[in-house]
Amino acid sequence: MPRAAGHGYFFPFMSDTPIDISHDQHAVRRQKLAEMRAAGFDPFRASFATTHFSADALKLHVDGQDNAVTVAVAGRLVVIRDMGKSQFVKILDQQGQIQLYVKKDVVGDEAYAAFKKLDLGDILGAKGTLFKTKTGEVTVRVESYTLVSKALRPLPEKWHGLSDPEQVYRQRYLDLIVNDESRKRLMLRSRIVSHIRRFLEDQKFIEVETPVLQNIAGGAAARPFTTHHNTLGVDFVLRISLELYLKRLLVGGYDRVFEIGRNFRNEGVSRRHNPEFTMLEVYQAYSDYRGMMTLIKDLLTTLCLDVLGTSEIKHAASGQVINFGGPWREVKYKDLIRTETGDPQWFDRSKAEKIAGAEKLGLSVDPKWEEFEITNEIFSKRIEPNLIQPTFVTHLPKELCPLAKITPDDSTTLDVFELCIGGMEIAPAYSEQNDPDVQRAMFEAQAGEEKQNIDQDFLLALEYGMPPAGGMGVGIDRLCILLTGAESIRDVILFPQLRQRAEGERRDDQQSTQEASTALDKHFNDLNPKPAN
RNA sequence: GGGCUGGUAGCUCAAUGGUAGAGCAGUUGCCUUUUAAGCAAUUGGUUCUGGGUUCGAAUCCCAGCCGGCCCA
Repeated sequence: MPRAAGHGYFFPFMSDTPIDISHDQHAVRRQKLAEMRAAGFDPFRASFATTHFSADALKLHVDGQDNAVTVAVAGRLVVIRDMGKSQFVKILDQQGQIQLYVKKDVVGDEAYAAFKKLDLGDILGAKGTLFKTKTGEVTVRVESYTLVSKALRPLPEKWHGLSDPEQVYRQRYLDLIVNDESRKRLMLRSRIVSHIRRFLEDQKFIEVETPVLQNIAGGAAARPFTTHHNTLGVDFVLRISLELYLKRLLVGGYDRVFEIGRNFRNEGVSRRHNPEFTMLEVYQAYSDYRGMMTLIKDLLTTLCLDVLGTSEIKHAASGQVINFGGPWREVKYKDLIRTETGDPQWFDRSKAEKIAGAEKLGLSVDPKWEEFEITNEIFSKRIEPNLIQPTFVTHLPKELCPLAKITPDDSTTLDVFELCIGGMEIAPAYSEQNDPDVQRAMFEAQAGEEKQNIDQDFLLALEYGMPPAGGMGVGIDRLCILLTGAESIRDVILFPQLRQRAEGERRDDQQSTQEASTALDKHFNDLNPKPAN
């Protein structure tokens, strides 16, 4: 390999004149890779036997007993502090960072020279003993190490991390490596989902999986995605809700069921909406919407304590502290509307009067709207955003949901609640409608002209008899926004939906990788044929 | 879909119509307990893409692509 004296990486690329590639981090790393391969070293290992993750290993050190415990850890090299004949480096694994101290006279001259050629981003495994440095950081005194995966691309900057939101979402793996906050936030999501599963299983709920591909998208009002099955020759829609299949299971004798699953809605993308989002739906036979109040309150209070260690969280948008620990407010939908409009007779007013009332509150009203839609606009624009503390809004108007039971003493409302926290709807719950005739009538009233969208098979199931039940849906993404203090749904979804990048742009990237790989490797291998194994 | 706003070195950001810069990363030296390690030297640019205005464009105008915020 020709090199100019006193300089680093030069490459005789298609020419006899050496070309300086020392500025091209990708090329420099490709060349190091080629050198390793030529020397018979495989920098992409099949495995490495670790004994501990970083944080678990750090706990093993006992003060005053340096070098008493031996550990083997592995992770990505994220910090290098080179001091000549020794260096401090840090590696990152699932639990966080751990510092390694690599000393020339411990690992030996050859291994030390190789260590100096490692790059930020490389993944290595190391074995050594735990000690505490002068500055008090528990560190692994490395006795041996192995490069287990070579990184060919440089990491983003170590201090500011990755801040371009587009790159954060498109290359989430980089965000997770360099932005500690993102790593912790998204791990918290995993712990939230895990807690929910344990909590429900402890109460004898059964987790099930129901179809994503459906003939009719039922259980909610939303535009579905459509897709096509080739051999059956039929179109399917992707589910917009889990409800109707879970209720079929109530009919089938699964008395307590839940599913944590993806729903798909073919609607806008915003800070609060991703085309695919995760819902928990729970159904409990012989319970009702009041039973669901107890369930969700227990679930959320234990969840907060388990994953956050507190029952109080700061709500950034309002500056308030949300308290999950105390009693939760319960208020009727109609009372909230009467208070907000200042009109005790609101529900007796004509449509024209309701329009005038809504406009007085600064809302714009579409004249095509039904009366309940005008009222609900007041709820969602003027009331819901101010419900910061946990609030059960009960007895919503019957037009808002066809799947719940009518309130016994008020035929205009439903035995339901909507739990609002932090100005968001977190969980709606119903006393589930189990009368097949009433259910059919409510479906037909809602469907209007589109009777073909009624799920007849679901109605058939109800005719076999569904036990009375309480049911509830919990928007997992919104719950995560709330508990992690995220500003956008995109911050709690690992890979949020983004528009495809332009065709040409992607091709350029792929080409540059391929060209660099084949050209550099080929050239180097020509000069240094791989030793036969 | 509409309004506002952004895209500059691998990353984070400067450069307000007149020679495209800095920090980190990279490269080359020095340094055997560092903490954004330090010291010295140094490389690196299709300023998102395509048009236009201008003696001259990262900067102004138009169109497009991809984001962000607000609204529907």
